[in-house]
Amino acid sequence: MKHNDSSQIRDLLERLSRLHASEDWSGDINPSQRAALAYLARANRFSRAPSQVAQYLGATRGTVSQTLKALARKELIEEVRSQSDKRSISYDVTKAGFATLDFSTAIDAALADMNIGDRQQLTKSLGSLLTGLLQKRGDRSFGICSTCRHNIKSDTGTWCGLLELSLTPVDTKQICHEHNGG
Amino acid sequence: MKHNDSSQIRDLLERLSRLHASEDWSGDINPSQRAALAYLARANRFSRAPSQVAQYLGATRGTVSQTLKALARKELIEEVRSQSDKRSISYDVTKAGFATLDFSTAIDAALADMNIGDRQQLTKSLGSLLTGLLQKRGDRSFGICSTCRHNIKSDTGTWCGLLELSLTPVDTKQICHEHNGG
DNA sequence: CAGATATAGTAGCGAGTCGCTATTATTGCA
DNA sequence: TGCAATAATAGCGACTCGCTACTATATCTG
Repeated sequence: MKHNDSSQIRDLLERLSRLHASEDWSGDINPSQRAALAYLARANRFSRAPSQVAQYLGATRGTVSQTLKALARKELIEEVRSQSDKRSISYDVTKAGFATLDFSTAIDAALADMNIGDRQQLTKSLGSLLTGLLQKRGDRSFGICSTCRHNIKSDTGTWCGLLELSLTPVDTKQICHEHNGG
Repeated sequence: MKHNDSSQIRDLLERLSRLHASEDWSGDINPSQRAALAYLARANRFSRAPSQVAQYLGATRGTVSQTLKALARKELIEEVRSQSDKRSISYDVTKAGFATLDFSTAIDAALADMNIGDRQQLTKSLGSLLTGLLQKRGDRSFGICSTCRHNIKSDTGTWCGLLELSLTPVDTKQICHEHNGG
């Protein structure tokens, strides 16, 4: 019973991401740095601290701390210290950082060649696999703010019932570490 | 047009493989070493040289050379020097090497929870994405020997029309670097 | 309110990845 | 026979990665 669907899927994922990673060195950064940068670019202002990046990427805080320092040295992100909690740091992506993310690899070209239906089907399958994986690991979902059970829309705007503060339209379209799909 | 299906699929692949990699350190080896070891365990006797591992993984020969030396130090694989071409080396996976590959992670558990149809669908989609990617990159397919256009079955056995030698039943079930699907 | 405990971030270690540029053996071609 | 291609490797510099401290806050609880 050596090569069933499960191990084949694992192998395919492994191989795809290795081939992708080998093309992912453009713009003076390595694949790990790019992954962290890409997360920061999509995360809302409550979710851009080292611990949260670490959780999202499944790495340790120590490793991520180093990676973020490297990105800051390259001026692709910048430190923002918090007033309220003097221990915590948040990182904002700079203009140069966003620019670095704007490129495409052979995998994008291959995806462009797939028909729309297959692509949507694949998005759905990978999404549900990820959800299952996160559940098994007991990890947070890191979903989009507007789809969260704590997100309350009213006439006067949008409110986060967990953090107890009002949300901007930008916030609600981004990834939140407190996201709970319910 | 920032977050369409394509970039979402790329993100999902990235995140799944990072989360998987973080669990992939069991048995005293790291994810890269495991990937090389897993390839060697599935490749036929004509396809176990450093150059071929490098092509399969999309890494450079230098990197792979180091990785294989590390695996050899740990006695999970062993060097086999070729008589015919004194430059080339091949690696065989040892018993301990095969044993190291025999474990499962949260992603296997998540896959086990999917229904069979979805799993087969996912296998198919990922397979065709990989095929497209390899084509874009101009890489070899590394398919199973028996599905190759050079594979010739006759009463007396199986023959490789490219390498011009006879194939054992084991050979034909393994990955070949000369594979050509036609 | 004063500990005790938890949390956020980091330094430093050791092993190893990774792209890169040589360098050393062959091998095969012209 | 010479010379370009090929196989493998060495060594470099930047970095990842899990790990174990360690510091500076925050929060909880008696």
